[in-house]
Amino acid sequence: MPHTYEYLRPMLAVACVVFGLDDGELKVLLIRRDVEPLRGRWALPGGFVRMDESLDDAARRELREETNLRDVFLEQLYTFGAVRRDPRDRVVSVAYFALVNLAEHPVAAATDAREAAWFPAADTPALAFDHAEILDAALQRLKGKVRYQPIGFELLPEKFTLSQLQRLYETILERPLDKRNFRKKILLMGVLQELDEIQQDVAHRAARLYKFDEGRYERLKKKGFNFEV
Amino acid sequence: MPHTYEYLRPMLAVACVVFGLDDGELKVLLIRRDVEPLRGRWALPGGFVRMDESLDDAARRELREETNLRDVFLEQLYTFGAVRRDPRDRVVSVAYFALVNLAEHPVAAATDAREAAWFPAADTPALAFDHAEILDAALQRLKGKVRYQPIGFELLPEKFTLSQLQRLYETILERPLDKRNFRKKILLMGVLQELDEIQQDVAHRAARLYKFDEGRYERLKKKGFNFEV
DNA sequence: CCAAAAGTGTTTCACTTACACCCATGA
DNA sequence: TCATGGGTGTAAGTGAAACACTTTTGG
Repeated sequence: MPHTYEYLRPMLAVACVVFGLDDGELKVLLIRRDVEPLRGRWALPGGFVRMDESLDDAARRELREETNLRDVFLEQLYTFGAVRRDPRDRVVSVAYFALVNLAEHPVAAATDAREAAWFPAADTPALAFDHAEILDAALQRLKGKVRYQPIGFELLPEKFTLSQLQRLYETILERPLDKRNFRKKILLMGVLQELDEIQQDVAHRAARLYKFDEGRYERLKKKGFNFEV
Repeated sequence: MPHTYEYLRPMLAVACVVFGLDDGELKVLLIRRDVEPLRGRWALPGGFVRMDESLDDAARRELREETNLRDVFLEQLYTFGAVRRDPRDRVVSVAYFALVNLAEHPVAAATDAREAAWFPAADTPALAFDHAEILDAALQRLKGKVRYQPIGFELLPEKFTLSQLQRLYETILERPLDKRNFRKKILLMGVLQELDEIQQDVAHRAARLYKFDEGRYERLKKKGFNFEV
């Protein structure tokens, strides 16, 4: 009977795994806890869900408050609810993963004096609670998903070169891709818009810039097209 | 307020979308609500999470209590947390989807006098709360997942014919498959064990029976094999 | 002997893979 | 002129898709 348990509710939190790409390395954004328990430990940004906001809203709010990020790609990942994952009390955390263009957020400006920093996703300091497990789940999800859904673009600047895009996939998939095959395939898919611009300030031949054509992708998807790298 | 902590806590529930396969039709198990609100409405089995059980445990317990099902394939689906999805109070529901062999559960024996019944997944009565949305998400997930992971077998009896398996995929994917190609592909994968038994009591040539070879699948998976129908 | 489903091979086509060289640019 | 990455085409191989008839069995 619901009434029986009305006085015993788990706490409900969100946790965000924010990925960024830094020169061919996948990074994750962590904050240093400034409250007990585990004060000083690095942890995923997140916090408790308020009664008047949806889970997505809570995730976006926490991201804004703790890392000053907004308008990022955000997707629910999994909900972690083991009984003793938090020493204080029963806490259930809805995990999200986010993708940001790291170039525009080199070090997250910690608003309220909380320390925030990017770490290699594969090599973080010890994390609070079960956050290592959450990070791991996010990595797996990213790896599994990036091939079938054009979410990788969220990690790049709006305008990018084909080599940047290829490096992105090589980084996430952890294997090298053939340059000619990659370019052929991605261009034939028809979801990139070739721009009349080229890279600036490089010490070699400047590459052509492209951007992801959201509209074209949506139209293709409706016709049963499958994005797949 | 019952809690001494600084945050008000939403209620936390689980909801289970239980799929079964009945003669080429995908069905879902619903129970009729016997308490307010929405008493008499059909809904997904589920209930509130207790303080001393994990989310998975809660889902299994509710399934057992409300539908008498146990030992079924169960996987977390998504967490639904819109602010007003329940008229009583703020309730966040962690949704699960389950697959059962319907032949062994023709009508779920409702233990505590609660009415339970199988409905066509694509054509249910009006559901309580946002359960139609949850069902929809589960259908999409099933459809997307069944091709890349051998979960469909959970819907069949332990021993099955290749035609049954093919019908299963045709049902879930909502498109016809070529018989010869299907058999070739699935047999070459090497995850089926051919039995020395044939179908009984059919008014035509009896088909050979197979069963899914879990061990073989696990071994292949370790070697980087990809199940894909 | 008829109805109903089981079972079986081959060809075609598309896509993936492997692979190496010249080009443009700035230092 | 050199170092650096940008940019390009073709051939071989692999896997997917299309396709029709014979076999077995019970009624």
